[in-house]
Amino acid sequence: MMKATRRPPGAPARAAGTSEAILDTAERLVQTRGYNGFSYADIAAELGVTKASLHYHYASKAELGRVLIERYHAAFMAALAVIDAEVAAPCEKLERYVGLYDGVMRNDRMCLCGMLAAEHRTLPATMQALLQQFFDANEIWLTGVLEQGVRSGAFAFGERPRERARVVLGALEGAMLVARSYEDPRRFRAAADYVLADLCKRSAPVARAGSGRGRRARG
Amino acid sequence: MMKATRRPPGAPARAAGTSEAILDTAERLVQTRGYNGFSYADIAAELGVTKASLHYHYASKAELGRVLIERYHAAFMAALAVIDAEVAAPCEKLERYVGLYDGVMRNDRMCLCGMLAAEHRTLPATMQALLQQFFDANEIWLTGVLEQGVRSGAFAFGERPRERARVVLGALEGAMLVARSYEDPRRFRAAADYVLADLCKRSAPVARAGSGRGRRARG
DNA sequence: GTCTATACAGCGATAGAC
DNA sequence: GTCTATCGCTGTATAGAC
Repeated sequence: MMKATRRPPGAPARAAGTSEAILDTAERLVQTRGYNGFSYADIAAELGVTKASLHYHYASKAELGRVLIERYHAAFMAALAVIDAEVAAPCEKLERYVGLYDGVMRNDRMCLCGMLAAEHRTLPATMQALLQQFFDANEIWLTGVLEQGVRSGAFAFGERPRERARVVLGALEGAMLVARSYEDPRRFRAAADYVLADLCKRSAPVARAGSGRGRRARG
Repeated sequence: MMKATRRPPGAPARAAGTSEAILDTAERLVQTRGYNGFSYADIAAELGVTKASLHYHYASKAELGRVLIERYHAAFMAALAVIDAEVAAPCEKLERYVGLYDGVMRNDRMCLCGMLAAEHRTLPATMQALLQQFFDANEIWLTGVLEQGVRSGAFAFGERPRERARVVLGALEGAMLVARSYEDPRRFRAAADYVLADLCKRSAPVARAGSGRGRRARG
């Protein structure tokens, strides 16, 4: 955020920025093992650097955690903006939204903020606040889509879209949570499809669960 | 499990068994902070004993964790048996089922197995297996209630009760997960009521959310 | 069954050379 | 920006006295 890190020609040439590589590794570790389930030593070992180097980029673990949530939140908002730009139908927007989480699952991970929510009590105050902001943003976007769907008559439910948005968000996070215990991403997809079908009027948008591939994995 | 611990008259007289007291404390710590978020030192400090004493009762943390899940699972099954014995209507059974989780939330905790599910990758193999068994048992019970409700015409949905059971379980676990980030048990209750109302034909069984108390907290 | 004492690995973090 | 070296603390676990 403060320096450009224009690397000199003869330098070690770490793949386009150590700071980002640290974030990438740390993000995966949090999503798979939790904030209390990984250490600086884990990141250092994987990247082939020392713990001291990590502290140069992120002075404390709390700082690293803060940046992780901020980046994840920003990336998620960007993905939602893409959805809003590319599709107009509420049901299709929701399918794309579910697709984001499905990509995370297929990548053998859990939602970063869902994972951190479990550890909420043990987190630094800054991270706790950012966690709420992520869920708030999701809730707001979902509520907007649901309201749009109610107006256009695309959805089979009538009242309290904000409550419904919270239920949908919780259902998706919970489906990821439970699916992890079975190490089976299809379990998430099946539950997510049921939630979608239950919301939209048409019988069932998909029958992916149990059948086959569907779409490719993502970061 | 092996000895009766008949305490002699002049003994320190720890409240009806140190082993159980350890489990009680450990259970609360796991439900609030996670398996990786507490230590033997935390339990020892709270109970006023030493860490060495804890290791006498539970040789390793993995062993302690195993017993915790087994006890929690057994207690949950017992609660479900009470529900089956006391009420017959499927909708009422589901309300009672939700009431179990609501009691956990009001007690400032998260479902033990929901919490452990997040940390799944970092757990000993034995605990991982027991975790699946807990969710399987919940799924089976819920599926039975849903099938009963479909036959009696109490439920507004028609097909795939097992899938629906998974969705309901996930929705409840996820609602707890997200609600913790807001430190607000009412958030769980509101979502749970929406799930119930969405399932049962009658308009809305409750309007607790946002209004007031409702029922008393539980262990 | 509980204690004191301790082993030993791991943790987050820092100092200072290069 | 990365390294070596190390600090202080906490983690799980054990030995042996009482």
